[in-house]
Amino acid sequence: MAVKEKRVRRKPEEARALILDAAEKSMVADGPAGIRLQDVAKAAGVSHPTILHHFGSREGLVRALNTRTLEDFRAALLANMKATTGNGDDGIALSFAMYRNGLAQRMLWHLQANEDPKGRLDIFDSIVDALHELRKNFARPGHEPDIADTRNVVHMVTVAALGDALIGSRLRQAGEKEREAGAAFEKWFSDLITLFMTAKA
Amino acid sequence: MAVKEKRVRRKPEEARALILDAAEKSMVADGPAGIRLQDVAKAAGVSHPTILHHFGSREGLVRALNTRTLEDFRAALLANMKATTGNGDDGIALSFAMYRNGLAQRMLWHLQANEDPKGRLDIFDSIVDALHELRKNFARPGHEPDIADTRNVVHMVTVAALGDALIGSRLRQAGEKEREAGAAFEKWFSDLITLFMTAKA
DNA sequence: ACAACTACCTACAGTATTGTCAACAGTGAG
DNA sequence: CTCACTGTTGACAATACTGTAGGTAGTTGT
Repeated sequence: MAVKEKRVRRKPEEARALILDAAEKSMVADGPAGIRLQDVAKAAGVSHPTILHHFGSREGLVRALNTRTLEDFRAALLANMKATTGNGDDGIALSFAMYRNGLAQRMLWHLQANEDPKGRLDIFDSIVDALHELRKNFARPGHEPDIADTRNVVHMVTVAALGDALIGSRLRQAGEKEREAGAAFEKWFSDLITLFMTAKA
Repeated sequence: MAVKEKRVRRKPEEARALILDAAEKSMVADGPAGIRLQDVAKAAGVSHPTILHHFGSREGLVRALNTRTLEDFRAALLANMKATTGNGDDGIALSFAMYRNGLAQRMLWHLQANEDPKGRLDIFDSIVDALHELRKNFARPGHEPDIADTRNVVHMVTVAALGDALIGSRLRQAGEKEREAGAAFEKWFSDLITLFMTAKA
């Protein structure tokens, strides 16, 4: 017969993180509507009332999930900006990399849940500003680069990286290894932007 | 007191389409997991057993929804290719336009539901081929354009159009009118590709 | 050691959701 | 007109899901 497990008692933050990790998988796979407390509980190794204890309600869990998604997104963006030294190449690669692990899907749900469109816009504004400063350094003397171009580049990189994270692997050729084919596209994309930047410098 | 409505009797295809239209809204908003027969029934103006009569089960409804999504997607792509005369500009605009009305979200769910990655790949192969023929016509004499470039362009346009359909409006500046800002980006994007194409011709 | 605190659990209640059934009612063929 | 066919429905059954209640058991501070 089964030996009775000693009951574990975690620190609240630990338990919350454990549960959020499990819930995140449901979220990415099926969206917020697909989250079942029983399923999440089983995946996290707790009973479902424990989830309610920590998050108050199913709704509270979903809210916490979306909050963490936004935090992850901001963190990924900031890390991205810090790591980008200036040559541009790594900025593209990082933009594509940051969406891995379902962050693309999660952000989609976050945006759908929060009709309020502000808070994330200023992040993009600051990215545009930072990139524009970089462009000024590479511009030919006496030539001011167009801010609209900078904005469009950031917009393009953002939507392309998101789109690639979501469906990129489905578009690659049958025989290709995902890893290499993805990297090849990123390289090509990066070169394209370099081409554009120098042409417009 | 409420007058008793005369019971309507539709043709099967008509009823199915009516129900699918209603279910599609739930699908786009909340994903397949968010579909509730009662909700769909109310939205479609039928009782929920009617849905089961036509689709067998909830699962059957979702399958029918995904099937129709793929059909819509193929139709949109084909219409897109036919309408593209050759200058390239309209191809971009159409690529962005075809994802409107939630087709982007729906395709995402379709892909997630169908692990099988083939059937859609050949569509893209034929698009790549078609575009490559076009490129050959504009190449300088004796110069063969690189097929990898063509593939990458198609890949980029596809992921960018999808990404823009999903989150584009959230990235635009606060004051901008969605319609115009979107069109401006499409124009800029189109010019970028033209720039690249001529540089590589 | 013990007392307060609270993370955790089992059992249960109430509601929501899918699916079944039998009957009803348009529709078209003969 | 009559009848077979089937789209449609309300009522019901079975299950799934969220949330509550009350008690158990680690942990921490005194």
